[in-house]
Amino acid sequence: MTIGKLGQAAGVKVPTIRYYEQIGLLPEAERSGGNQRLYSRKALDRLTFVRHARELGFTLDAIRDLLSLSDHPDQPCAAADAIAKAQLAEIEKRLARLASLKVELKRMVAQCAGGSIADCRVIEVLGDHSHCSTDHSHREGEGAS
Amino acid sequence: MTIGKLGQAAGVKVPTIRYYEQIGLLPEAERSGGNQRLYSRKALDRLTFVRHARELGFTLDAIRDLLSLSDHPDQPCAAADAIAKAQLAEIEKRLARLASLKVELKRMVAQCAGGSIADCRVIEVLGDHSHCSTDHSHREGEGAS
DNA sequence: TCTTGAAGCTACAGCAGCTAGAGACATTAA
DNA sequence: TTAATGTCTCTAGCTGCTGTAGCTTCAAGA
Repeated sequence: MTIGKLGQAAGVKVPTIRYYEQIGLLPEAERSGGNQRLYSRKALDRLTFVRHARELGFTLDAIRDLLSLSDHPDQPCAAADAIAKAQLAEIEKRLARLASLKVELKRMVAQCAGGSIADCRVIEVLGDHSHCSTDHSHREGEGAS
Repeated sequence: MTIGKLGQAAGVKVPTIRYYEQIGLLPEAERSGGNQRLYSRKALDRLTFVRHARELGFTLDAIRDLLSLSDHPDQPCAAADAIAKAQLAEIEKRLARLASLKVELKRMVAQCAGGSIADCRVIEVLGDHSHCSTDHSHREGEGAS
């Protein structure tokens, strides 16, 4: 299949596929007589994997690791496991943050109920530290509590 | 206060503050005799607002809008409200996606319980379309190259 | 068979949102 | 006074794409 079909099938844009090849995330594709890239089902699987991993929030580097692991399947999977666990922790952090931020945004919307900006708290809510869930303790050297 | 103190107080790195000034997100700071930036409490509030808004997932453009609204507080706050609502919707989408992806990652970790990569499903889980929430239709059975 | 229009090619520029480095000047504590 | 630290400007780099220009190839219709 050509690059356009591959992109449609995997849900990835064509320039992105070429970019992935360029940075070595995908192997160099075979070419047709007219120099066009040709892909196999296997390539589709790999690209689909990449897309899903990106959606999971893996960096391209982590994905590269994962792919190289899958290319050598006779190793213990501790490494893949470690990568996945790290990502899981990362995602749980993000989830918690997003959840609390959603509460703040809802408050913002609720407090901005038709008045003028002078009356509404949108700006203050975001300037206020009291709803600050993340622990940015304002001084680098200081340990987190 | 100088830029370093401001950065510490707001939880924002010094080059980032200068960057924000450069792109017009923060007003140009007053300077000391020695040409160093000096900030007021008001500037700290503004920067804190920016940091929180960034954490909420607002783009710098959205933040710019919000700030310009807050600079003209005699307007109705419908615009701020609209921005906040749009962000809220965006955040709820992200939350939903992250939540379902967390489930997948947990499955990945669970299925990779000490075997070798050949036995574990980390790779397959991410290549599998059956948990695919997004609607990228793709046809099966298109010939491999 | 010819033609046309979509899809492909390479190469490069640009985007957001920072971050890091070089080399010079300012401030501050001892 | 001197040394350390902080700040200055400027420039370049980073990730992960996305878009453009100017060309070639391919598939389908007349």
